[in-house]
Amino acid sequence: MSTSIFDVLKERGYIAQCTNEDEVRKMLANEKVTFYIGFDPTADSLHVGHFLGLMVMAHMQRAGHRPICLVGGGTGTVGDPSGRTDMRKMLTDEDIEYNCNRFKEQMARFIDFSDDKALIVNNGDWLRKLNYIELLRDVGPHFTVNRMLTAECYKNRMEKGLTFLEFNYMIMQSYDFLELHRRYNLKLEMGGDDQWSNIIGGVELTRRKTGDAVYGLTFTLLTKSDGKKMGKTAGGALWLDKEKTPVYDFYQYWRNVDDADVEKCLALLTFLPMEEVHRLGSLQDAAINEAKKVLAYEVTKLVHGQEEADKAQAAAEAVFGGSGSNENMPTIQLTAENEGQKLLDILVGAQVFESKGEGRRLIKQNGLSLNDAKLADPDYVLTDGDFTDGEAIVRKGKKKFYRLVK
RNA sequence: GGGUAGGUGCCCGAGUGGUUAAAGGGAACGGACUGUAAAUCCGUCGCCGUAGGCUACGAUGGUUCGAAUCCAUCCCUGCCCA
Repeated sequence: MSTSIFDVLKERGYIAQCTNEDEVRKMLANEKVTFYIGFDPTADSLHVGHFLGLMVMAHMQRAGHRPICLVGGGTGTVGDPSGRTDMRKMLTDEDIEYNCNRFKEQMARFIDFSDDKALIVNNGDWLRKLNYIELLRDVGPHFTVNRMLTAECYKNRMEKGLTFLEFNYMIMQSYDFLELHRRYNLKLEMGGDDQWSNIIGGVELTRRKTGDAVYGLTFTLLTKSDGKKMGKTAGGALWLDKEKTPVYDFYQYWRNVDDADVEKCLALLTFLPMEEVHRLGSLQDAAINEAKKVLAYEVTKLVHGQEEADKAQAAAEAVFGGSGSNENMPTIQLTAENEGQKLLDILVGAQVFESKGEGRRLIKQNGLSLNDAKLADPDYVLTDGDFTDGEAIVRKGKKKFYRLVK
């Protein structure tokens, strides 16, 4: 470990802020470091934002360090106010436990947990046992409210109202750091850049309580060149669970990123060597599609495995390249019930449209095709003639394709 | 607890008795253009539908021919005072 993983992370553009760059670089070069990233179980799947953190973890683990995935079974009950203008809805204990388990399954795809090379812990294990008075006396004196109030993460909420419940989030997260330091000699907390305030809190608390040198490091948030959050789709977040975001859609998301974001995404979301990343990123005009294909394939492969990535790629080729089979296209299986139904109703039933009105509108606007021919009649009923080898292709808009199978 | 300002469609935000399914902006969606990109332009953007109807402006009741707009009660939030 003579070269520091720090420089790798830096070169790939992960690093946003660090409590002490020189010392962290040195530490990561010279010793095996145990570090953690926290994930709050606010949904039943991880999404691309989390994926970025997992990439960081994977890089670190490959460099010989030991990741701890902290799932927030305790903090998740409170809700992190960072950067939010509204309060998170309260989750039940059952929700949180369920979500924690989903997280674990997904994480195992990226991180090697064998032989304790990485750990998953749940902060509910210690946070839930805390005694209020003891906690207050233990950590309370190390935080000043004045200081906390100036934290960037509360800024939005200072205008809209910050509850005491959420105000305590920082304390809990800080306590996690201290606890992990005590249990595992953990020395570094990482997180998205929006976690900076919370991470600082943990670093300072641990230093004050133990006198040990510990550090914090944040990574870039995945944003588009226009500053908006990346990974937003019409249906919300881009999930890592294929039940929530079909693999094909996942692939297409990356296939369609803005030109300006391709290089950054390749660096952050794949393990391709940086020379290759630069080469692909420097492609111009239509040629950059090549880079997008690589990006989509690589990211999909990491998240869903090679087999799924191949399928998604094949489906995309079939649709846009005009070759290959349709069998991996998003498919709608028709049933006897669909017999005689309007195509529109079938598509609404398959959630291609959210409502009939939306479908009608789309048809009126020339946005729906059946087997490559514009469909003008909203009341159209499928006939046998529409099917070739038992399947018909419906296109919604420019690039959403669905295969109807009898 | 007292005073005060608020709670409007996915988000921001106008609207203070009818012509308001509700201005404007953003997001989103469709079309044109293109490279399965961006930018731009045009269009759409509650639900069902031929007309027309239904549901909606924190909640519940009320006044009225008619309410997002007025009244009452309640819930929630900001700010000031205690």
